[in-house]
Amino acid sequence: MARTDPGEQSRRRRERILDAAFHAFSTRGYRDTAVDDIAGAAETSKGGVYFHFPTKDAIFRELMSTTADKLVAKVERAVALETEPVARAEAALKAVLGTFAGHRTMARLLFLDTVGAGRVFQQETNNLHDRFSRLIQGYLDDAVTAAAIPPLDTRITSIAWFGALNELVARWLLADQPGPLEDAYPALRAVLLRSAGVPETRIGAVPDPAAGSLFPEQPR
Amino acid sequence: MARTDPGEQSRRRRERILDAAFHAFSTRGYRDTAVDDIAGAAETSKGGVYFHFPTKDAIFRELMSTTADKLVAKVERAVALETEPVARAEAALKAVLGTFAGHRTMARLLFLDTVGAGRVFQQETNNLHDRFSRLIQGYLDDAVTAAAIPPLDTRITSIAWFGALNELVARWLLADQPGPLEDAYPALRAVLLRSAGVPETRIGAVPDPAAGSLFPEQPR
DNA sequence: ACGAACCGACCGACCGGTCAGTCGGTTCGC
DNA sequence: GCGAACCGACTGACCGGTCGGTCGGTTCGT
Repeated sequence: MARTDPGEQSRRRRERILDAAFHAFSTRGYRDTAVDDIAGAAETSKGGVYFHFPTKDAIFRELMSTTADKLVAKVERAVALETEPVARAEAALKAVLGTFAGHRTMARLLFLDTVGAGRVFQQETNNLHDRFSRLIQGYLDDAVTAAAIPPLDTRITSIAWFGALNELVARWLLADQPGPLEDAYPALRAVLLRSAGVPETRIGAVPDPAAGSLFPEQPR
Repeated sequence: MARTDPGEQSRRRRERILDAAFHAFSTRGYRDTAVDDIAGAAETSKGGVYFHFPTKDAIFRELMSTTADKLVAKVERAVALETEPVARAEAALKAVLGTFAGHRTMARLLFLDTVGAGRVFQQETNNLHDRFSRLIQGYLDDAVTAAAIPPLDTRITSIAWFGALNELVARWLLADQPGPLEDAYPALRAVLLRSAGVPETRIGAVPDPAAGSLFPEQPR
């Protein structure tokens, strides 16, 4: 056996291409990223890229799904630490915001870039959104079962939750000089919990979160 | 005087191009629509298109802004008919859902297509979202002032509202065989009003809306 | 009343550039 | 010396924007 097992070098190169593509896609978007750009950033050539991947799409798809996997795993790990339904929801929310706050690029890829692609990818995006909103729906259903919240339309509510989260992250990504994403947590938490009918006493907390430092007012 | 005043013909042609572009952009997306496609659909030529518009961008921008104008105007008209803050919010929500329900293409252009464009348009989208969420924020602020809802972070809440609405419409647009969009109104209304702290008594209404006909469960 | 001059609207061939994907050839590890 | 890994010139398709030119109508000079 060699010091580096066969294909190890190759695997590493493949990873470098993936990393380069991730960075390129999440900063310039899918369509504005040329395969040559990826090759250059990965210090290889176009031919090298096409040795490891059949098409440009394939690279994108792989990135999307593995990135989503990582995020879902992170959320599930955080949720598993709690038992009480509302606390689980809070943990999930915190995990997502925390992850995005630390990895802006990940957020870009999952929530903005997706969109810069074409017809084909709308399906991909759709699946991603569906996946997340069903994850949320599951937690909401549990909460209803546990009588932590009143019975409600968990489908619509989960879509609303995901949409709210998505929009918040998107605005943070596009803001000129965004504050820390976590600053939005208390307010978002309150909004979402209230929307699901969590009793006001359980929400508690102050309504005023130092008045919107996340999106500082900017004069027109 | 001629029967048709001069320029009238020209104006009509310009309108045809705009219509064709609207349809093309909202079905195939910005990048997948060639100027030749627009010209063809408008029964003119590429040169004809470029006589009326300086660039492809310009067509898109004009469509975006006039479409948004129409929607905002419709909302404001609906809102003006009510005086009580919560009723105003309900009217706005109903107006938006109703409009989209009747004009899927409009929804596509404003909420999905936007996104199929490039770097430049992200700014455009950003402005659009900002415009709508500030519209919402205004109503929320009024409601707080009128003490119809407790004081809360209206910025975050308005973003959440817009995001929820946006996501719901997007899912409806992308669903294989969507039910009527209005079916989601009761549930969405309840979720949003609750999220803003509207008292449960004011929301009233049944929690069960014939169990999600909007997104019928489909087997994998 | 009539042709010359003019003009706005429109046409479509063409240019310049981009880019995904291909392929014949080279290098390197074993 | 053999095959996996890699290189980069090249192909073919696409597309936004340009431009010389056409044509039906209106105006003007006489």
